[in-house]
Amino acid sequence: MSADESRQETEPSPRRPRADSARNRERLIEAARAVFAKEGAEASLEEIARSAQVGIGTLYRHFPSRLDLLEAVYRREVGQLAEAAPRLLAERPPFEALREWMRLSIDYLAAKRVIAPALAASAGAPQIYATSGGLITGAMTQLVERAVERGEIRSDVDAGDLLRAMVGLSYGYTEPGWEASARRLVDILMDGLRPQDG
Amino acid sequence: MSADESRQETEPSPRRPRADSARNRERLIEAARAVFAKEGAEASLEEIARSAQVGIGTLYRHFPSRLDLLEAVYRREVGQLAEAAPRLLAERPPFEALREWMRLSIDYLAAKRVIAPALAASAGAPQIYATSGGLITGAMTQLVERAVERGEIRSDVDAGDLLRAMVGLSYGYTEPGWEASARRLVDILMDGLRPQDG
DNA sequence: TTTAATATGGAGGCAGCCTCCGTTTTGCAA
DNA sequence: TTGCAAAACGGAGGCTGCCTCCATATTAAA
Repeated sequence: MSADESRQETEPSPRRPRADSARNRERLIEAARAVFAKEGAEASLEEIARSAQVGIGTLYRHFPSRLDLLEAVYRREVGQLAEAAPRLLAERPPFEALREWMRLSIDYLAAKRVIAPALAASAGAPQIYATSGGLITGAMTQLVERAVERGEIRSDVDAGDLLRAMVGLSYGYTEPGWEASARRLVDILMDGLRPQDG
Repeated sequence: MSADESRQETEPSPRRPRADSARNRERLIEAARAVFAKEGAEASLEEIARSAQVGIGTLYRHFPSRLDLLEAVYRREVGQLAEAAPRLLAERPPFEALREWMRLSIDYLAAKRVIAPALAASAGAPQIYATSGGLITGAMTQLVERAVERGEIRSDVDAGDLLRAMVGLSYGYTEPGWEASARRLVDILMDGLRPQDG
């Protein structure tokens, strides 16, 4: 056993991943990005495979479900959204940080009008958010907890509620007056979040 | 006007509608109600036709699009929702009437978990609501206007905003904690709707 | 080089969408 | 009643998409 070299760790991973595999994976993600952008989350997976010049079988091996592919396409950007939370918290009071983050998120979800439907279709928030390491949930939790601690918002809400609201409000994407309306709704929601006297 | 056979307007309508047509229409609506309830708004139209013991062609002739069928199934109930608005307004102050109506609507949309997805899939509220004679829009408008007149809610919202929020909040249907969450969110939204001092 | 592990890709089976059109039913006029 | 044309029926057929399976090709390592 002279050639026991680079045993990094974990179990025996004897082989380097194959080059064609990595290449096709990239092609697929790139093609998916384009096709999803054009046709929405319901786009045909076969079209994506064709457009990546790859067999449909290859697509399914790399991404067993549509959601896996969606996640691969949007993982990075969703991560950025999550990272915005601590930054906002550092810059301003928790209440304003939360408001701003909700705006950011809603704008983003609306722009990539692919994600909200996917979330919805998968029966609520879990899938993409959870699969992406609970990043979004974590961000929201951070924001809400801080604001509650400081007494800037009422304590009878949790991150889950607001996440639900966020996805819901992101939903009307295609309509014309959408953005202004969503912005008003976020403000109303935030006002409602203030500690109530009565 | 008891038996006004006169041609109100438009062209001559010489024939009585055929009996089989009416019969099949009913069968289809009934079958659709059952199948949609069981499988959701994405249910197979061919299954509905089969279950109504009617050819697929007949289904399509009566209801050219899935949305037409959905609308036929839910038209009556959506109407009832609309009728609740004036009743609530007669019973209690506008603010409470609005809150109660939103709760009713959300509960209803959640129960018939078929409608919200359909609304969403058709890119926002218009379709079913609009086609059902703008009933829902009308109801919401009535409630909001009254509350604004009385100074019970802020004046920088319109019925469209709240409708959007309503549909959005109805969206998480399948999740476990859904109902409680939606209820909290309605309360928060309502608190946010109070005239703001700042 | 050789070879075994790994990846490929598309055929094939299934299901749903929707249209088209030959057949059947039905309302109405005679 | 009967005859008939308008109206309605219904399902075959063409198309597309989903997903699986496996014979073939590629590749990392020996």
